Amino acid sequence: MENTTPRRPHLYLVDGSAYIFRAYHRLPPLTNPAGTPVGAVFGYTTMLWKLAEDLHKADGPTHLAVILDKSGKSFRNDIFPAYKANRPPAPEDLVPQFPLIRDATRAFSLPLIEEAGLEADDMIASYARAAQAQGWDVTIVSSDKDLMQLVGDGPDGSRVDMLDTMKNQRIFLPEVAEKFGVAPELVGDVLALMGDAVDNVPGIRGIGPKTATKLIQEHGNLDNALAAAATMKPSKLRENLIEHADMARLSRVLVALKEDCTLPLPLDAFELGAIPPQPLAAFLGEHGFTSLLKRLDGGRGSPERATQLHPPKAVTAGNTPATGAARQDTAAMPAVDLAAYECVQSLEALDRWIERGFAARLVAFDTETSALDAIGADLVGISLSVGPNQSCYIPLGHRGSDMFAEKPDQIDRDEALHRLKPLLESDAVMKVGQNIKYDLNVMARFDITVSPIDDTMVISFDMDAGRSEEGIGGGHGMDELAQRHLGHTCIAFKDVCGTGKKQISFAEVPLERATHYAAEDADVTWRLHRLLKPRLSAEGASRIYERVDRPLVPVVAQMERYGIKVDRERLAGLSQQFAEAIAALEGEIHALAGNPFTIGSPKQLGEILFDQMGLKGGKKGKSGQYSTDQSVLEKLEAEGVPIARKVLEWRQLAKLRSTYTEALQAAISPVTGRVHTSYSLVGAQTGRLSSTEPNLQNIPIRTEIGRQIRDCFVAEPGNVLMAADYSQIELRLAAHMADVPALKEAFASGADIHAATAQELFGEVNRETRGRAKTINFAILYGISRWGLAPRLGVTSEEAQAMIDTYFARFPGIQRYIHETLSTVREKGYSETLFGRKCWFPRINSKNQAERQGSERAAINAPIQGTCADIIKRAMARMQPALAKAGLPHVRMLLQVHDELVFELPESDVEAAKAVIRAVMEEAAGPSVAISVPLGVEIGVGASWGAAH
DNA sequence: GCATTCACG
DNA sequence: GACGTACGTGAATGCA
Repeated sequence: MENTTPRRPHLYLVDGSAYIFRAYHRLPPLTNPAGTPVGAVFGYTTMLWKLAEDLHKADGPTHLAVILDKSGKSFRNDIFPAYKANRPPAPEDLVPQFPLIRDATRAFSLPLIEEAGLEADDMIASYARAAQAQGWDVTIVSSDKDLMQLVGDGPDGSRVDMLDTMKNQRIFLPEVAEKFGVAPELVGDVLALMGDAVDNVPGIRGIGPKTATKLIQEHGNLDNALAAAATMKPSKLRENLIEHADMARLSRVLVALKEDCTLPLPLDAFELGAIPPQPLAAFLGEHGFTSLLKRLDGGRGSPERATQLHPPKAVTAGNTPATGAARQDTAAMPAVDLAAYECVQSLEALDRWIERGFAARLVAFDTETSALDAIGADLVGISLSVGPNQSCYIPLGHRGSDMFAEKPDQIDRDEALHRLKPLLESDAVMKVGQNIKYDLNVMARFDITVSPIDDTMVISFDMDAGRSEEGIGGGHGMDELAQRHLGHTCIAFKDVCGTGKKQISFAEVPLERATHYAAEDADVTWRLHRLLKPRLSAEGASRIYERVDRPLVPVVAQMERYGIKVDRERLAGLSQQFAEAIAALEGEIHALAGNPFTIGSPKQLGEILFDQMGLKGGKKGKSGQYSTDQSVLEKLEAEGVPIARKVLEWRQLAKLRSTYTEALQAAISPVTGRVHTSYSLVGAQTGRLSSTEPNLQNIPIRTEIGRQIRDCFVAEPGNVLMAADYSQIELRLAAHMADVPALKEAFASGADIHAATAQELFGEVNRETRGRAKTINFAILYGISRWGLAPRLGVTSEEAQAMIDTYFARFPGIQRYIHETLSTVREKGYSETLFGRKCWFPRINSKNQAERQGSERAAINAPIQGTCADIIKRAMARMQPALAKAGLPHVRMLLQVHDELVFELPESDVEAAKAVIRAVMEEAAGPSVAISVPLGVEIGVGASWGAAH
């Protein structure tokens, strides 16, 4: 189909030199068949390909040219000899790639501009202005901040913008304003003040980006700012401004772009046509860029055709925008090739991989163990990956498939770990894992502290929490991520080890099969990291990842390793006691029913109560079964039905026994004698942690009988447990976020918040009004409805509605918060916490009312619950360093229960630790976020967790 | 494998 | 006019 409407010409100017440096540092060190390094060239080639693919898009190029820096000095060196003088020489494996960049450009048959004595920036500026003068749109493909001076709209509606292909981000006025705080015309003034270390532009000493922006904002431009120095109050800043004013003026000239260079080729020469396939195919073949070569063949001639075969996915809110772009990226990676993986069985081979790891500066890393328990399982092997298909498996603890099989050939485990340790601990090498907390704990047993780390699971969570579509899962497990982002189906664990009774340990898997599985995991992790990491900043998730979740990974890992001591004998005693009571109740219940039945079967119980005994109030759900839950039984009890009370008691004891007193004994690690939970960093969509195997976040406390279980969590001799709780944190955050004056005042004055609410709502405070106020306060946090509130207060829905109305009237702000939150979520598809954590609500605009309203209630709650999670996570990340600084290295943080932290510490440290813990927790939102109500923390100490409350 | 129930914040 | 009704979790149980 021909598009007959003439388009405004759109010129793309590719800043080739800048791209190469960035690509070199971000891409793996590939080599071509001749052994020449081509990592940066590959990145460059892929970028050109993608730009060519965009030809028919509305904002794609009609004209395109590549601008390269010609080596040598520019006119700026005549003005300032030291300009760019402190640049280190290009890395030696980058140097041979420079000429190949020219080759790549010619292979695409694209015009190439390089002029001696001028820098690429000047040439780009001159071409941009020339094009703009003709009414063309211009996109500068670069992220160089100097070029941001050019961004803006022309008088005739044409525009100049920038495209950062690494982040897949357009740069226009808002982005410039975000970076510099000023309009593009003033960017040069800001740069002149702050200078540029990379280009050796001097600027003014002591002035960085923040101060430079502030000065220009305040005084309007550089000259005014320099002139105003004389009238400033005495300070180091004033001195510097006066003393180095000349340096600033010189810098201003250096950062100015020369916009009137002679143009070596006319603009019309840059018109983009179909790309001749032949020279391109030859180039791709020569350098082994087979994935692109295949697409060239598949598209029968040119990247332009390839695009038509694979139309990019439309991007809308609530959709998964990056998926389309990600799919295109993956095409640049070779397909997963199991045959490419190496099984490392000699120390020489291991050393080669360790060397490759250091050279790559980024290694995907995965451990295989004999069971799914990082604290107790044995290490069976380690896999590493330094690039697509560049992956190996190092078997260390395989046993052979049965007692008669020969033990496979493996290098000595301890020697291998000894050699791997420097790589895994090197600050210069990023270790990437999928749920790397697990691997951190495995390696900790061998005294290896893996650092620094990235986690693809957490990265995915921080961008995509809650983001699931029909037919597309929203999880963050590796198999799911591989499927979603790479279109790749991983070897299933059950295909390697089987399931159920026939399941074998990974230690028994033959090496070839184990290598395929394990090396693939590392390979896929590497690929996922390559795709997902750049999306973090592009999608505004860097802050939450870098500042909250990533620092938390080693902290939570340490908590899991500590575990907590439980008193086995005491648990066993309780279990016995409960068992006897259950047996007695069982007899009574059967007697009351008239015949024995399975009390634990809600189906049978419902039939006994409502059919056999003929009680009223039986309501069947959609499964056609009577509901027999607590509220139903309590209602019956109030009506004087004795069996209801007995069943409630039976249920409570059965629950406590099976879920707690029995399960906790079974959870005691034979290795450490303690209970080690596993926290999930991606368990709750709101950003909360979750706890499994066993869940230590739902240990009973609300009833006296359940409380006894908390008393079974104890400290080691000479130590105590300390529990530190945020008091009413969610309500405090709601008061702050919704800006409710009455609630804020109540918190500031330390009042009983539910009593204060009762006073406002009912005019008097007594047990009943306070209880109702408490219920309503919670209802607010959860997204209130008259129908939900009414049964909880035992009133009609009309009465409930009246109370909600009074609440909104007495606490102005709440209704506005709800309204504003919902409209942003409807528009953007996600909610955000005070720290920028996103939570997606793909069903917020659903036509199904129940589904939509459910999303609405969750969306009202998510920013509050999520901000609370962010705050305690920040406290957790700061806790150990703060304790160490205070000389309290023996205080160990063991548990987190959403708004509570549990510590174990020597008795002698109690008072000092209290002060540190309280300070860290109360100040955890700052300095980046100021909460307008105090965050209260209550601390208790005791020999057991129960006693510490 | 799903529904029900109930433990926690 | 019916729907299911508070937010977020995980574990145990019974049953198809």
